[in-house]
Amino acid sequence: MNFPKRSVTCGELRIENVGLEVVLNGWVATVRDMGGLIFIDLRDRYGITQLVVHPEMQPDLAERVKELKQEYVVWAKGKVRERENPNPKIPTGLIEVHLEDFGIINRSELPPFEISDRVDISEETRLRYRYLDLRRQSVQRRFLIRNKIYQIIHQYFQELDFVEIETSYLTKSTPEGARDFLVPSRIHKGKFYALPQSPQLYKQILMISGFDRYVQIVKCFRDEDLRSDRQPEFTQIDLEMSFVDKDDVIEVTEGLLARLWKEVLGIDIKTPFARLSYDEAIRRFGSDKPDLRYDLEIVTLTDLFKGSNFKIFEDTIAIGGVIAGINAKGCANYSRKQIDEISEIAKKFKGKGIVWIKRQNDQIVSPLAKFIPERILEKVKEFVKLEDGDLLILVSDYKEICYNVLGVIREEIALRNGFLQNVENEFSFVWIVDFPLLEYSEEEKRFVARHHPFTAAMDEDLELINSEPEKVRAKAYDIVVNGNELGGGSIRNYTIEQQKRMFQLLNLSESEVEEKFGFLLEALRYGAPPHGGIAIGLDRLVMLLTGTNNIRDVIAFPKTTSGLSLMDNCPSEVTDEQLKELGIKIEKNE
RNA sequence: GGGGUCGUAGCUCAGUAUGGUUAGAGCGCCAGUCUGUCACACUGGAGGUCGCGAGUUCGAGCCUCGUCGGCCCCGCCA
Repeated sequence: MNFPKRSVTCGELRIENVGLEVVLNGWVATVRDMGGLIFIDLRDRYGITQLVVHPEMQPDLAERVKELKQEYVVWAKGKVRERENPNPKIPTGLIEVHLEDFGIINRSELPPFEISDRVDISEETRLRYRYLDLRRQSVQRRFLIRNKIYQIIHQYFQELDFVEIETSYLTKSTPEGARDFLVPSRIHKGKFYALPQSPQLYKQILMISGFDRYVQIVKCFRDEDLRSDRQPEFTQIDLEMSFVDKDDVIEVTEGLLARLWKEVLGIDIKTPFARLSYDEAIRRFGSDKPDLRYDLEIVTLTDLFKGSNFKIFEDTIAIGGVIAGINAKGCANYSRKQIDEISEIAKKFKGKGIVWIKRQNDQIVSPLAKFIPERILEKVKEFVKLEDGDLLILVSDYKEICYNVLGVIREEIALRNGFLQNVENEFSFVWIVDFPLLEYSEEEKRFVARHHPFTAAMDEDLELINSEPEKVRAKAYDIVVNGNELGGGSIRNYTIEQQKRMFQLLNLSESEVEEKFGFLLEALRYGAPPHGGIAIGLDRLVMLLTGTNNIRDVIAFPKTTSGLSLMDNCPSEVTDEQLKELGIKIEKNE
């Protein structure tokens, strides 16, 4: 179908264009028929332009306009005029287009919801009709910012001599880590490709090939349960560099983030970012991704409570556990109910609950008072600087549980006390470094890699590697923003000896290593340079830069929390012919 | 794998505590009136598988069981 093509978009006409003859293409947003005067709002992704028809002077045109309905696609020809009554709310509000002719390019059924930012629509309906949801300005805005972020990333890395290389999406399934999405091979029946959880090994091999500085904006796939910030397919900014140490990777990353914040938000962020060791992050904030926009630090009080004769504390000390607390400033007036709610949080995270000490009217009040000598409570009061009106929340448990519970309580108190109000443009960047190389898996009864099995150990800890492997720290680093893990990386093992030793620590058999990682070990024999890198979560980056905490807001066609796509109804069944070709039989339940 | 919560008109919700006549509201929609609207206004009207399936009951939107789906969380996510 032929139609007059637009000479301008619906967002660009201004007062200086008055008198101009224009053609617009767009969607009908609203028709306001006043009887003797008809207004039509025409919308495209650039904005809204008001068209006017005067039925008295243009009776035929007015008759045809009555046919227009919401979301019809039209062309409209007319002359730009200054408005009698300007609308200061929109950029084109000083002008309107006096309609001379128009045509319907395509009709639309009545949409299930109004294409507008004013209405409140359930996410289920939005995802079912995602094409209409994506027509809304507030939704489009995030994708336009996402686009801008792509451009900045490409430009930044180009300036630094990085090479963009696409790695494979049909890859080898490896053990360790998340579940793989599998793709059956038709040519090799019974064999499977896996969609990559990350291009980790490919980028390391590119270093061995001499590409020196690699970057890729790449999709990654993990077949695990979804969350408000987790999708089965997501995008990473994946980079790797040769002849570098930790500081080089950190510097490149900080430069990227500083530029993004400057160009997208106009915010100058200070580099270099603060760094916290993993151990310190846990002890002071109860998390390896602490939100440092507020203080509210955890204090460890195990030593002070030694000899308290309070059974729960004595038991904790006996098993090598920890007693620690948070001084919730000004919270002494918390009600029984509020304290119970916090105790429930502790239980949800495997804690036994909380005890508390508060200072009110200069009296120390606590359920512990009848068990624990006053001199000890006085010492605790001094140590945590408990002032009048303060509430000290205590947790006593195994070290991991204790700090984890307090970390969650810390966030809860911050939320309840409004520490996170009016912080839209506050960003706190911190590097968490010196992670443990390994952690013990109760389930598998062996050590597993905390980061991944290609991460190098810290040189100064190498002597512990056989005697106390759990104490060995890794050359790994995570970038954390406002309590969100934005990305993580490490310096890798680049000698075959290093890498083999790591596999031994993980208790992987020689044959298993050969089968799964033989190609890597082989490549490491041929002159692998020292190298390391990082992967930054692009979706989370866009979330931060667009101010949403829902990852589905920044992915055009996301899955629901049960992994379904409501628009196109996938996953779906396939034909018997397709299955037969792949040599696959489906076992039906029951 | 587990826990919580929700599902009623095209959309967003009330009604469920204590089962009881014909299931309501706002927005949207349809028709009409209106010359400066821009969340137009006003008058009138249409619109329901109370997610689905069983059960209890004289009677179920409401109670019970199952099931499907949305959201949030725990586990999981090298």
